[in-house]
Amino acid sequence: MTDIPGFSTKQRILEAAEDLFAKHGFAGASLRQVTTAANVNLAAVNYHFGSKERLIEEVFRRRLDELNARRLAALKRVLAKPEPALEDVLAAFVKPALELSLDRKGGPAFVRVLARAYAEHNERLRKFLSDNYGHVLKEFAAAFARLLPQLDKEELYWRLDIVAGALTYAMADFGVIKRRSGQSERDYRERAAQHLIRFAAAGLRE
Amino acid sequence: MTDIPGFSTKQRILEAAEDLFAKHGFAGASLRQVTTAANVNLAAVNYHFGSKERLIEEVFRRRLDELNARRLAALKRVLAKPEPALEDVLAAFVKPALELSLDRKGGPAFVRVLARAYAEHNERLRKFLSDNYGHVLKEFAAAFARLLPQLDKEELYWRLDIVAGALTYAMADFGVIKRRSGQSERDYRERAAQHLIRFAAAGLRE
DNA sequence: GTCTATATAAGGATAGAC
DNA sequence: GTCTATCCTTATATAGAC
Repeated sequence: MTDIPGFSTKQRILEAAEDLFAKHGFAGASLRQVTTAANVNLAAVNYHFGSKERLIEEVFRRRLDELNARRLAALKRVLAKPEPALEDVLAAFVKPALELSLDRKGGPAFVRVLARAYAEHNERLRKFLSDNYGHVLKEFAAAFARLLPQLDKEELYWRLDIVAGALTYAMADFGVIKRRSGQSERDYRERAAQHLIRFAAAGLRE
Repeated sequence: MTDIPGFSTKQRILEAAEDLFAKHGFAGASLRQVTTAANVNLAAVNYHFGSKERLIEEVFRRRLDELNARRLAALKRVLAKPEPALEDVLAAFVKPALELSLDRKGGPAFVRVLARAYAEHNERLRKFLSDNYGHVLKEFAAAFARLLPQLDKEELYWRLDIVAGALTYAMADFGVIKRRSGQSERDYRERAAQHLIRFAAAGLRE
Protein backbone atom coordinates (compact mmCIF):
# COMPACT_ATOMS: atom_id res chain seq x y z
CA MET A 1 0.00 0.00 0.00
CA THR A 2 1.36 3.44 -0.89
CA ASP A 3 1.30 6.30 1.58
CA ILE A 4 -0.77 8.71 -0.48
CA PRO A 5 -2.26 11.05 2.14
CA GLY A 6 -5.81 10.09 2.98
CA PHE A 7 -5.55 6.62 1.58
CA SER A 8 -3.11 4.98 3.95
CA THR A 9 -4.14 1.95 5.98
CA LYS A 10 -4.46 4.12 9.07
CA GLN A 11 -6.70 6.62 7.30
CA ARG A 12 -8.91 3.93 5.85
CA ILE A 13 -9.38 2.38 9.29
CA LEU A 14 -10.40 5.76 10.71
CA GLU A 15 -12.90 6.36 7.90
CA ALA A 16 -14.46 2.91 8.28
CA ALA A 17 -14.53 3.15 12.09
CA GLU A 18 -16.26 6.53 12.00
CA ASP A 19 -18.92 5.19 9.67
CA LEU A 20 -19.54 2.01 11.62
CA PHE A 21 -19.47 3.67 15.04
CA ALA A 22 -22.09 6.10 13.74
CA LYS A 23 -24.26 3.24 12.51
CA HIS A 24 -23.88 0.68 15.30
CA GLY A 25 -22.31 2.44 18.26
CA PHE A 26 -18.92 1.83 19.84
CA ALA A 27 -19.77 -1.51 21.40
CA GLY A 28 -21.94 -2.57 18.45
CA ALA A 29 -19.29 -2.17 15.76
CA SER A 30 -16.59 -4.81 15.97
CA LEU A 31 -12.98 -4.46 14.86
CA ARG A 32 -13.63 -7.22 12.39
CA GLN A 33 -16.40 -5.19 10.77
CA VAL A 34 -14.15 -2.14 10.74
CA THR A 35 -11.16 -3.83 9.16
CA THR A 36 -13.31 -5.64 6.60
CA ALA A 37 -14.95 -2.35 5.56
CA ALA A 38 -11.55 -0.64 5.41
CA ASN A 39 -10.21 -3.54 3.39
CA VAL A 40 -7.26 -4.01 5.72
CA ASN A 41 -6.10 -6.83 7.90
CA LEU A 42 -7.59 -7.35 11.34
CA ALA A 43 -4.21 -7.02 13.02
CA ALA A 44 -3.70 -3.55 11.54
CA VAL A 45 -5.89 -1.93 14.19
CA ASN A 46 -3.69 -3.05 17.03
CA TYR A 47 -0.55 -2.20 15.09
CA HIS A 48 -1.66 1.37 14.35
CA PHE A 49 -3.76 2.20 17.40
CA GLY A 50 -2.96 -0.32 20.12
CA SER A 51 -6.54 -1.05 21.12
CA LYS A 52 -10.16 -0.44 20.23
CA GLU A 53 -10.46 2.28 22.88
CA ARG A 54 -7.52 4.19 21.43
CA LEU A 55 -9.02 3.85 17.96
CA ILE A 56 -12.25 5.41 19.26
CA GLU A 57 -10.26 8.30 20.73
CA GLU A 58 -8.45 8.87 17.46
CA VAL A 59 -11.75 8.98 15.59
CA PHE A 60 -12.68 11.92 17.83
CA ARG A 61 -9.31 13.62 17.81
CA ARG A 62 -9.04 13.68 14.03
CA ARG A 63 -12.23 15.75 13.64
CA LEU A 64 -12.44 17.62 16.92
CA ASP A 65 -8.99 19.16 16.70
CA GLU A 66 -9.98 21.07 13.60
CA LEU A 67 -13.63 21.56 14.57
CA ASN A 68 -12.79 23.16 17.90
CA ALA A 69 -10.02 25.31 16.46
CA ARG A 70 -12.57 26.70 14.02
CA ARG A 71 -15.14 27.19 16.77
CA LEU A 72 -12.69 29.12 18.95
CA ALA A 73 -11.55 31.24 16.01
CA ALA A 74 -15.17 32.07 15.17
CA LEU A 75 -15.93 32.87 18.82
CA LYS A 76 -12.91 35.18 18.99
CA ARG A 77 -14.12 37.05 15.90
CA VAL A 78 -17.61 37.38 17.39
CA LEU A 79 -16.39 38.65 20.76
CA ALA A 80 -14.20 41.25 19.03
CA LYS A 81 -17.38 42.99 17.86
CA PRO A 82 -18.64 45.96 19.88
CA GLU A 83 -22.06 44.38 20.49
CA PRO A 84 -21.96 40.63 19.91
CA ALA A 85 -25.42 39.07 19.55
CA LEU A 86 -26.55 35.79 21.07
CA GLU A 87 -27.13 34.49 17.57
CA ASP A 88 -23.51 35.22 16.66
CA VAL A 89 -22.19 33.10 19.51
CA LEU A 90 -24.54 30.28 18.60
CA ALA A 91 -23.43 30.53 14.99
CA ALA A 92 -19.79 30.34 16.07
CA PHE A 93 -20.61 26.98 17.62
CA VAL A 94 -22.93 25.58 14.96
CA LYS A 95 -21.46 26.77 11.66
CA PRO A 96 -18.11 24.96 11.94
CA ALA A 97 -19.97 21.71 12.61
CA LEU A 98 -22.14 22.45 9.61
CA GLU A 99 -19.07 22.98 7.44
CA LEU A 100 -17.59 19.73 8.70
CA SER A 101 -20.72 17.81 7.82
CA LEU A 102 -20.45 19.13 4.26
CA ASP A 103 -16.72 18.56 3.90
CA ARG A 104 -16.60 15.01 2.64
CA LYS A 105 -18.35 11.68 2.94
CA GLY A 106 -17.25 11.17 6.52
CA GLY A 107 -18.74 14.43 7.83
CA PRO A 108 -22.34 13.40 8.42
CA ALA A 109 -21.14 10.21 10.10
CA PHE A 110 -19.04 12.12 12.59
CA VAL A 111 -21.87 14.26 13.90
CA ARG A 112 -23.76 11.06 14.61
CA VAL A 113 -20.70 9.72 16.43
CA LEU A 114 -20.76 12.87 18.54
CA ALA A 115 -24.41 12.24 19.38
CA ARG A 116 -23.47 8.71 20.46
CA ALA A 117 -20.72 10.04 22.69
CA TYR A 118 -23.24 12.29 24.42
CA ALA A 119 -25.36 9.25 25.29
CA GLU A 120 -22.39 7.15 26.45
CA HIS A 121 -21.58 7.24 30.10
CA ASN A 122 -18.20 5.62 29.52
CA GLU A 123 -15.79 7.10 32.03
CA ARG A 124 -12.68 6.89 29.88
CA LEU A 125 -14.33 8.48 26.85
CA ARG A 126 -15.86 11.28 28.95
CA LYS A 127 -12.51 12.01 30.54
CA PHE A 128 -10.76 12.02 27.16
CA LEU A 129 -13.28 14.46 25.69
CA SER A 130 -13.30 16.63 28.79
CA ASP A 131 -9.49 16.76 29.03
CA ASN A 132 -9.01 17.57 25.38
CA TYR A 133 -11.97 19.74 24.50
CA GLY A 134 -13.54 20.90 27.75
CA HIS A 135 -11.88 24.30 27.49
CA VAL A 136 -13.81 25.05 24.30
CA LEU A 137 -17.16 24.46 26.00
CA LYS A 138 -16.01 26.56 28.96
CA GLU A 139 -15.22 29.51 26.71
CA PHE A 140 -18.60 29.32 25.04
CA ALA A 141 -20.37 29.01 28.40
CA ALA A 142 -18.55 32.13 29.60
CA ALA A 143 -19.63 34.00 26.46
CA PHE A 144 -23.25 32.97 26.98
CA ALA A 145 -23.05 34.00 30.63
CA ARG A 146 -21.93 37.52 29.66
CA LEU A 147 -24.72 37.86 27.10
CA LEU A 148 -27.42 36.54 29.44
CA PRO A 149 -26.70 38.29 32.74
CA GLN A 150 -30.33 38.00 33.83
CA LEU A 151 -29.94 34.20 34.22
CA ASP A 152 -28.44 32.84 37.41
CA LYS A 153 -25.86 30.10 37.23
CA GLU A 154 -28.31 27.26 37.67
CA GLU A 155 -30.72 28.55 35.03
CA LEU A 156 -27.90 29.12 32.56
CA TYR A 157 -26.57 25.63 33.15
CA TRP A 158 -29.98 24.12 32.52
CA ARG A 159 -30.62 26.05 29.34
CA LEU A 160 -27.22 25.33 27.86
CA ASP A 161 -27.84 21.67 28.57
CA ILE A 162 -31.09 21.89 26.64
CA VAL A 163 -29.37 23.74 23.81
CA ALA A 164 -26.58 21.17 23.65
CA GLY A 165 -29.12 18.37 23.33
CA ALA A 166 -31.09 20.18 20.67
CA LEU A 167 -27.99 21.00 18.62
CA THR A 168 -26.46 17.56 18.95
CA TYR A 169 -29.56 15.71 17.89
CA ALA A 170 -30.52 18.14 15.17
CA MET A 171 -27.05 17.88 13.69
CA ALA A 172 -26.99 14.14 13.97
CA ASP A 173 -30.18 13.98 11.92
CA PHE A 174 -28.97 16.27 9.16
CA GLY A 175 -28.36 13.31 6.93
CA VAL A 176 -31.93 12.05 7.31
CA ILE A 177 -34.06 15.06 6.49
CA LYS A 178 -34.76 15.34 2.81
CA ARG A 179 -34.18 18.62 1.06
CA ARG A 180 -36.58 20.00 -1.51
CA SER A 181 -35.78 19.24 -5.11
CA GLY A 182 -33.85 22.00 -6.81
CA GLN A 183 -32.29 23.06 -3.51
CA SER A 184 -28.61 22.37 -3.08
CA GLU A 185 -27.34 20.39 -0.12
CA ARG A 186 -25.38 23.38 1.08
CA ASP A 187 -28.32 25.80 0.84
CA TYR A 188 -30.54 23.37 2.68
CA ARG A 189 -28.15 22.91 5.55
CA GLU A 190 -27.49 26.63 5.79
CA ARG A 191 -31.21 27.14 6.29
CA ALA A 192 -31.36 24.28 8.78
CA ALA A 193 -28.58 25.89 10.80
CA GLN A 194 -30.47 29.19 10.75
CA HIS A 195 -33.54 27.43 12.15
CA LEU A 196 -31.47 25.87 14.89
CA ILE A 197 -29.88 29.16 15.85
CA ARG A 198 -33.18 31.04 15.90
CA PHE A 199 -34.80 28.30 17.93
CA ALA A 200 -31.98 28.17 20.46
CA ALA A 201 -31.72 31.95 20.76
CA ALA A 202 -35.47 32.27 21.42
CA GLY A 203 -35.29 29.60 24.11
CA LEU A 204 -32.22 31.06 25.77
CA ARG A 205 -33.67 34.59 25.95
CA GLU A 206 -36.73 32.96 27.48
CA MET B 1 -38.41 -17.59 44.39
CA THR B 2 -41.94 -16.49 45.24
CA ASP B 3 -44.13 -14.68 42.74
CA ILE B 4 -44.71 -11.52 44.74
CA PRO B 5 -45.61 -8.92 42.07
CA GLY B 6 -42.62 -6.80 41.18
CA PHE B 7 -40.11 -9.27 42.55
CA SER B 8 -40.50 -12.19 40.19
CA THR B 9 -37.56 -13.39 38.15
CA LYS B 10 -39.04 -11.75 35.07
CA GLN B 11 -39.46 -8.42 36.84
CA ARG B 12 -35.97 -8.48 38.25
CA ILE B 13 -34.54 -9.16 34.81
CA LEU B 14 -36.44 -6.20 33.39
CA GLU B 15 -35.24 -3.90 36.17
CA ALA B 16 -31.61 -4.95 35.75
CA ALA B 17 -31.79 -4.78 31.95
CA GLU B 18 -33.23 -1.27 32.03
CA ASP B 19 -30.47 -0.10 34.32
CA LEU B 20 -27.65 -1.72 32.36
CA PHE B 21 -28.99 -0.71 28.93
CA ALA B 22 -29.11 2.87 30.24
CA LYS B 23 -25.51 2.66 31.42
CA HIS B 24 -23.84 0.70 28.61
CA GLY B 25 -26.23 0.63 25.68
CA PHE B 26 -27.99 -2.34 24.12
CA ALA B 27 -24.91 -3.87 22.55
CA GLY B 28 -22.67 -2.92 25.46
CA ALA B 29 -24.69 -4.65 28.17
CA SER B 30 -24.48 -8.43 28.00
CA LEU B 31 -27.06 -10.93 29.19
CA ARG B 32 -24.48 -12.18 31.66
CA GLN B 33 -24.25 -8.75 33.24
CA VAL B 34 -28.03 -8.50 33.30
CA THR B 35 -28.65 -11.87 34.91
CA THR B 36 -25.84 -11.37 37.42
CA ALA B 37 -27.26 -7.99 38.46
CA ALA B 38 -30.77 -9.46 38.66
CA ASN B 39 -29.42 -12.36 40.69
CA VAL B 40 -31.02 -14.91 38.40
CA ASN B 41 -29.64 -17.66 36.23
CA LEU B 42 -28.31 -16.86 32.77
CA ALA B 43 -30.78 -19.23 31.13
CA ALA B 44 -33.73 -17.34 32.60
CA VAL B 45 -33.57 -14.64 29.94
CA ASN B 46 -34.18 -17.07 27.14
CA TYR B 47 -36.86 -18.87 29.09
CA HIS B 48 -38.85 -15.70 29.82
CA PHE B 49 -38.12 -13.60 26.74
CA GLY B 50 -36.75 -15.87 24.03
CA SER B 51 -33.86 -13.64 22.99
CA LYS B 52 -31.98 -10.47 23.85
CA GLU B 53 -33.85 -8.50 21.18
CA ARG B 54 -37.21 -9.47 22.66
CA LEU B 55 -35.95 -8.55 26.12
CA ILE B 56 -35.06 -5.09 24.79
CA GLU B 57 -38.54 -4.73 23.34
CA GLU B 58 -40.15 -5.71 26.64
CA VAL B 59 -38.06 -3.12 28.47
CA PHE B 60 -39.70 -0.53 26.23
CA ARG B 61 -43.18 -1.98 26.28
CA ARG B 62 -43.37 -2.11 30.07
CA ARG B 63 -42.85 1.63 30.44
CA LEU B 64 -44.17 3.00 27.15
CA ASP B 65 -47.59 1.37 27.39
CA GLU B 66 -48.39 3.38 30.47
CA LEU B 67 -46.38 6.46 29.52
CA ASN B 68 -48.16 6.86 26.20
CA ALA B 69 -51.59 6.16 27.64
CA ARG B 70 -50.97 9.01 30.09
CA ARG B 71 -49.68 11.26 27.35
CA LEU B 72 -52.74 10.67 25.18
CA ALA B 73 -55.11 11.19 28.11
CA ALA B 74 -53.36 14.46 28.97
CA LEU B 75 -53.49 15.57 25.33
CA LYS B 76 -57.19 14.80 25.17
CA ARG B 77 -57.84 16.91 28.25
CA VAL B 78 -55.83 19.78 26.77
CA LEU B 79 -57.59 19.69 23.41
CA ALA B 80 -60.99 19.71 25.14
CA LYS B 81 -60.25 23.26 26.33
CA PRO B 82 -61.69 26.15 24.32
CA GLU B 83 -58.25 27.74 23.72
CA PRO B 84 -55.47 25.21 24.29
CA ALA B 85 -52.03 26.81 24.63
CA LEU B 86 -48.82 25.55 23.10
CA GLU B 87 -47.43 25.13 26.60
CA ASP B 88 -50.33 22.85 27.50
CA VAL B 89 -49.59 20.48 24.63
CA LEU B 90 -45.91 20.42 25.53
CA ALA B 91 -46.82 19.73 29.14
CA ALA B 92 -49.04 16.84 28.07
CA PHE B 93 -45.98 15.29 26.50
CA VAL B 94 -43.39 16.13 29.14
CA LYS B 95 -45.23 15.78 32.44
CA PRO B 96 -46.04 12.06 32.18
CA ALA B 97 -42.36 11.37 31.47
CA LEU B 98 -41.47 13.47 34.48
CA GLU B 99 -43.86 11.49 36.66
CA LEU B 100 -42.38 8.25 35.38
CA SER B 101 -38.87 9.40 36.23
CA LEU B 102 -40.01 10.03 39.80
CA ASP B 103 -41.99 6.81 40.18
CA ARG B 104 -39.33 4.46 41.40
CA LYS B 105 -35.69 3.60 41.06
CA GLY B 106 -36.12 2.45 37.47
CA GLY B 107 -37.60 5.71 36.20
CA PRO B 108 -34.48 7.77 35.59
CA ALA B 109 -32.85 4.80 33.88
CA PHE B 110 -35.67 4.44 31.41
CA VAL B 111 -35.48 8.00 30.12
CA ARG B 112 -31.82 7.33 29.39
CA VAL B 113 -32.80 4.15 27.58
CA LEU B 114 -35.17 6.24 25.47
CA ALA B 115 -32.30 8.60 24.62
CA ARG B 116 -30.26 5.58 23.52
CA ALA B 117 -33.08 4.37 21.30
CA TYR B 118 -33.13 7.75 19.57
CA ALA B 119 -29.45 7.36 18.68
CA GLU B 120 -29.80 3.75 17.52
CA HIS B 121 -30.42 3.19 13.86
CA ASN B 122 -31.38 -0.42 14.47
CA GLU B 123 -34.12 -1.31 11.99
CA ARG B 124 -35.96 -3.79 14.16
CA LEU B 125 -36.06 -1.51 17.17
CA ARG B 126 -37.21 1.46 15.09
CA LYS B 127 -39.97 -0.60 13.53
CA PHE B 128 -41.08 -1.91 16.90
CA LEU B 129 -41.28 1.58 18.38
CA SER B 130 -42.94 3.01 15.29
CA ASP B 131 -45.50 0.19 15.07
CA ASN B 132 -46.42 0.38 18.73
CA TYR B 133 -46.12 4.03 19.60
CA GLY B 134 -46.00 5.99 16.34
CA HIS B 135 -49.68 6.94 16.63
CA VAL B 136 -48.96 8.91 19.81
CA LEU B 137 -46.33 11.06 18.10
CA LYS B 138 -48.69 11.56 15.16
CA GLU B 139 -51.45 12.88 17.43
CA PHE B 140 -49.08 15.31 19.08
CA ALA B 141 -47.71 16.45 15.73
CA ALA B 142 -51.28 17.12 14.55
CA ALA B 143 -51.99 19.15 17.69
CA PHE B 144 -48.85 21.23 17.16
CA ALA B 145 -49.77 21.77 13.51
CA ARG B 146 -53.16 23.21 14.53
CA LEU B 147 -51.60 25.53 17.10
CA LEU B 148 -48.86 26.73 14.75
CA PRO B 149 -50.68 27.34 11.45
CA GLN B 150 -48.09 29.92 10.38
CA LEU B 151 -45.46 27.17 9.95
CA ASP B 152 -45.40 25.18 6.74
CA LYS B 153 -45.01 21.44 6.88
CA GLU B 154 -41.23 21.45 6.45
CA GLU B 155 -40.65 24.09 9.11
CA LEU B 156 -42.91 22.31 11.55
CA TYR B 157 -41.10 19.04 10.94
CA TRP B 158 -37.76 20.67 11.59
CA ARG B 159 -38.80 22.36 14.78
CA LEU B 160 -40.45 19.28 16.23
CA ASP B 161 -37.27 17.38 15.49
CA ILE B 162 -35.32 20.00 17.44
CA VAL B 163 -37.84 19.86 20.28
CA ALA B 164 -37.69 16.07 20.41
CA GLY B 165 -33.91 16.18 20.71
CA ALA B 166 -34.01 18.84 23.40
CA LEU B 167 -36.65 16.99 25.43
CA THR B 168 -35.01 13.60 25.07
CA TYR B 169 -31.59 14.76 26.14
CA ALA B 170 -32.81 17.05 28.88
CA MET B 171 -34.88 14.24 30.36
CA ALA B 172 -32.04 11.76 30.03
CA ASP B 173 -29.84 14.05 32.08
CA PHE B 174 -32.33 14.58 34.87
CA GLY B 175 -30.45 12.19 37.08
CA VAL B 176 -27.17 14.04 36.67
CA ILE B 177 -28.06 17.63 37.48
CA LYS B 178 -27.77 18.34 41.17
CA ARG B 179 -30.61 20.03 42.94
CA ARG B 180 -30.06 22.74 45.50
CA SER B 181 -29.95 21.60 49.12
CA GLY B 182 -33.30 21.87 50.84
CA GLN B 183 -35.17 21.44 47.57
CA SER B 184 -37.05 18.20 47.12
CA GLU B 185 -36.40 15.97 44.16
CA ARG B 186 -39.97 16.47 43.00
CA ASP B 187 -39.89 20.27 43.26
CA TYR B 188 -36.62 20.40 41.40
CA ARG B 189 -37.87 18.28 38.52
CA GLU B 190 -41.11 20.21 38.34
CA ARG B 191 -39.09 23.36 37.82
CA ALA B 192 -36.87 21.64 35.31
CA ALA B 193 -39.92 20.59 33.30
CA GLN B 194 -41.18 24.17 33.38
CA HIS B 195 -37.86 25.38 31.97
CA LEU B 196 -38.03 22.79 29.25
CA ILE B 197 -41.58 23.74 28.28
CA ARG B 198 -40.86 27.46 28.25
CA PHE B 199 -37.73 26.91 26.22
CA ALA B 200 -39.48 24.71 23.67
CA ALA B 201 -42.52 26.98 23.41
CA ALA B 202 -40.33 30.02 22.76
CA GLY B 203 -38.44 28.17 20.04
CA LEU B 204 -41.55 26.82 18.40
CA ARG B 205 -43.28 30.21 18.22
CA GLU B 206 -40.05 31.51 16.72
C1' DG C 1 -39.66 -22.41 36.62
C1' DT C 2 -34.83 -22.80 37.70
C1' DC C 3 -30.53 -25.01 37.55
C1' DT C 4 -25.78 -26.94 35.37
C1' DA C 5 -23.44 -27.79 31.53
C1' DT C 6 -22.39 -26.99 27.00
C1' DA C 7 -22.85 -25.92 22.01
C1' DT C 8 -21.41 -22.53 18.88
C1' DA C 9 -20.14 -18.14 17.39
C1' DA C 10 -17.85 -13.77 17.79
C1' DG C 11 -15.19 -10.71 20.30
C1' DG C 12 -10.30 -8.23 21.23
C1' DA C 13 -5.67 -8.96 21.18
C1' DT C 14 -1.03 -11.05 19.97
C1' DA C 15 2.98 -13.95 18.09
C1' DG C 16 5.79 -14.64 14.58
C1' DA C 17 6.63 -15.29 9.40
C1' DC C 18 7.35 -12.43 5.51
C1' DG D 1 3.98 -2.43 7.60
C1' DT D 2 1.19 -6.36 6.55
C1' DC D 3 0.00 -11.07 6.69
C1' DT D 4 -1.77 -15.82 8.75
C1' DA D 5 -2.80 -18.28 12.50
C1' DT D 6 -4.17 -18.61 17.01
C1' DC D 7 -4.94 -17.57 22.07
C1' DC D 8 -8.22 -16.50 25.26
C1' DT D 9 -12.35 -14.36 26.69
C1' DT D 10 -16.94 -13.37 26.22
C1' DA D 11 -21.14 -13.66 23.82
C1' DT D 12 -26.01 -15.69 22.81
C1' DA D 13 -28.55 -19.57 22.96
C1' DT D 14 -30.06 -24.29 24.13
C1' DA D 15 -30.40 -29.17 26.07
C1' DG D 16 -31.63 -31.74 29.65
C1' DA D 17 -31.59 -32.76 34.85
C1' DC D 18 -34.10 -31.37 38.83
